[in-house]
Amino acid sequence: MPLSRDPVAQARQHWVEHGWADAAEGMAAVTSLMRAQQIVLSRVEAVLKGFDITFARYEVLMLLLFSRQGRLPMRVIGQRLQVHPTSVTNAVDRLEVAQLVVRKPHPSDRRATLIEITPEGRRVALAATSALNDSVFGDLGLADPVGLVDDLRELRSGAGDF
Amino acid sequence: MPLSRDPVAQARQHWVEHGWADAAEGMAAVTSLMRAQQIVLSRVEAVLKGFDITFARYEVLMLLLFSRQGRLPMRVIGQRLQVHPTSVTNAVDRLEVAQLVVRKPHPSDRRATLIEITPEGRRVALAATSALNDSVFGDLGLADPVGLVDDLRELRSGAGDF
DNA sequence: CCTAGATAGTAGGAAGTCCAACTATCTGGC
DNA sequence: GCCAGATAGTTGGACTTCCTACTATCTAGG
Repeated sequence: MPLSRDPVAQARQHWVEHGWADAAEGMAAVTSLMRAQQIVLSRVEAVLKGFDITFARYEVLMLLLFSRQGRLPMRVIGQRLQVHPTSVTNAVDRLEVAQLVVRKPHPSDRRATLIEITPEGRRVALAATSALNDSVFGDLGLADPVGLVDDLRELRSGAGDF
Repeated sequence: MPLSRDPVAQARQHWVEHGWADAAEGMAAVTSLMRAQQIVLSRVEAVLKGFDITFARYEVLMLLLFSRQGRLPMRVIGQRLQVHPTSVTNAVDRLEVAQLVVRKPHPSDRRATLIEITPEGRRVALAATSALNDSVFGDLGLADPVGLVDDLRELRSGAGDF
């Protein structure tokens, strides 16, 4: 087996040489996943920088954009995005400063806060999506993105993601 | 098309409904990748917590473990792991405090610093690997991890990862 | 030889993540 | 009705990442 320049392939070879062959494929999958995520995230962030938002904030905006009334409680945002409540607080704080969302009191539960997307928030969300569709989503460099989605769905499903 | 509980499938449906069908698969791939990475990373970090290291520091240790002489310049570590030089400084600082690595001057280039793994560092790296192989890598919940690795290699290769 | 530009590493700051702890509010069993 | 426990959100702290700027050192062209 010739020495590959692919760092993942190199790591797998090291795994086999150390007697960890049973786990080598899983390690390679995890390492590939980490590196691919890093690459894709940086491409996405580069596009979003032009709109003064991050991927975390973009996800919040899109969730609100797709909601029926343009508003959701903090809690629901955290559940949908699978992040800690404090991360939602952080993202919403910054979106609110940028006037892309506003906090509104929940009508029937005074503990809860509704986050509502503003007209400017909708404009930014749509413009950012258009840019992402053109620059990233529309051309991932994958012959078969559906196969990747299927594999990752199996992984996510097994971990209780949905 | 029935409404799925999979958030990625829901997002794809929204994409199609908004007339972004061309980019829907790419968006689904990116979103799947982000969520899957989040899931896997948290499983890995949970295991490594028992060894008082993070995934970033584990990667540094394994790179040193696999090196011929157990030491590498900072620069090389950053290149192999594809992270910013300051991230390497951060990880090495903490590994050095934990006495898992030591900084040594480069013999011929006084700008450079060699990072050398200690015997304790080797012990931790091997024990952590054993735990990860058992708890994560050996059972990812994927019928075909090789297919995932292949798809991700295509993506990484297209982005110039190797 | 010697200076201009490249390179190695670090410091400080912004942003994201999580956790633990806290306040305020809601809810269910007695 | 009321209190214990659950829930919603925020604050402060730790950690990781990146960026910009800086120092120290190397290297190559004049």
